[in-house]
Amino acid sequence: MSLKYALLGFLSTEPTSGYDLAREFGESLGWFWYASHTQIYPELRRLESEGLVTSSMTDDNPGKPKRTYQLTERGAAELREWLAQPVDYPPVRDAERVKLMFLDTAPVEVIREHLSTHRRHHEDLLAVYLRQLRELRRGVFPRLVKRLARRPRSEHGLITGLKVLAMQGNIARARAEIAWAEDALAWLESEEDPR
Amino acid sequence: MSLKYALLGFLSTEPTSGYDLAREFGESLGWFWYASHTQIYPELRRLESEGLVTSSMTDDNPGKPKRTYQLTERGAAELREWLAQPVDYPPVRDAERVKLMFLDTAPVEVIREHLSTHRRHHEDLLAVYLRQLRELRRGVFPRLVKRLARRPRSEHGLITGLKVLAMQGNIARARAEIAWAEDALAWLESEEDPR
DNA sequence: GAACCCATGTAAGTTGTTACATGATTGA
DNA sequence: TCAATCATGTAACAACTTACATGGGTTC
Repeated sequence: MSLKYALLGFLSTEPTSGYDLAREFGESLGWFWYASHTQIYPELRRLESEGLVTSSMTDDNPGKPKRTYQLTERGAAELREWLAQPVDYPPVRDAERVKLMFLDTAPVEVIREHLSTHRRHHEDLLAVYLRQLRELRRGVFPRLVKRLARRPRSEHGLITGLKVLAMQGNIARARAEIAWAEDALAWLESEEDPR
Repeated sequence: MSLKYALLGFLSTEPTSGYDLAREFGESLGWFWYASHTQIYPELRRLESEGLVTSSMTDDNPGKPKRTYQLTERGAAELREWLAQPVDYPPVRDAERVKLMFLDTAPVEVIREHLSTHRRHHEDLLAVYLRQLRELRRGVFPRLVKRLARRPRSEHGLITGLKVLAMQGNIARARAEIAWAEDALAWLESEEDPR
């Protein structure tokens, strides 16, 4: 259900083609909501049939026509409604933790591998998030710049602040995972080699 | 794909009925991997047809027959194989963050509501996790007791330790989310009421 | 006798993944 | 010319949700 609204949200900044949406959902917004192009294209057509977006062919650079989608009034209204609604948190499904729970028959080496991979994974994410945060703050984040451009200066603090907050949330999460993995590795060492 | 292995993992502790598995996947294991009974029953039959588990009717208390599933050798082998494999981390899909990103047109009150709900949600989770952790450490966690019973005493430290680690991971995550939500609320206040 | 827990299921629908397809343009 | 990127799609499948069904037993 959320892809629909993630798309509407994205289009509330500026009209965008399916292709560019797909790119962003694999990159910047992908850090909050990933979706593949095979899911995005049909969803956009569905949104159009619902009257929440309209589309038009743009043929700026000739030979490469794009279908660009823009939010309608009804689309904007439905987005606002969704935003006001409280989130319903999805159930937890964490394969990493499940493995850890049952890894007690495996060699300690395997457990260590898992935990290092976990740390590495979140270190990589953290690096990206930190870069994005710097770009947000320096005002060189393209989507944010576009969003600010259509809004009064008095709101800029809030608009930027919310994006910064969202990113900081991801950063806090990544750091928690890294710290946990490090503690876990240290514990494993002490367990393996007692005194 | 992971439900299959979560079930095998669970059955590696002791034979269990579909009903009890469904209960646990909504409760204790549910804190790592949730699944509904409508997903579990068919999956168990599929596992049986693959020869990874076998089942038998147990009719201890008469009038209430249960089908109990037990792991086969092949099931145990496939579980071990899966456990050795590195996790592939699923893409991020975080409706809460998406909302926050686009809430910059909503009244500040709505944003505050979202953040408090977020904090409350993770406070509730944290309370449960902390209780489970105490039970794990006190040795009154039923599944853990059963698992320890079939294993040599020399391994008990590792077996318990891994469950404790997994729980501590959830605890760290919940705490990170709570701290973040509190920072966010404080920032919102300062933004709303400058100086 | 009503309401609830036990125990297991079906069926329809939604969401997301994977594999494949196509044709055009750009750069090395 | 070969590979990569642009731009859009279809089709089959896997995972998960929601709603409904059923029949026994227990408790108030």
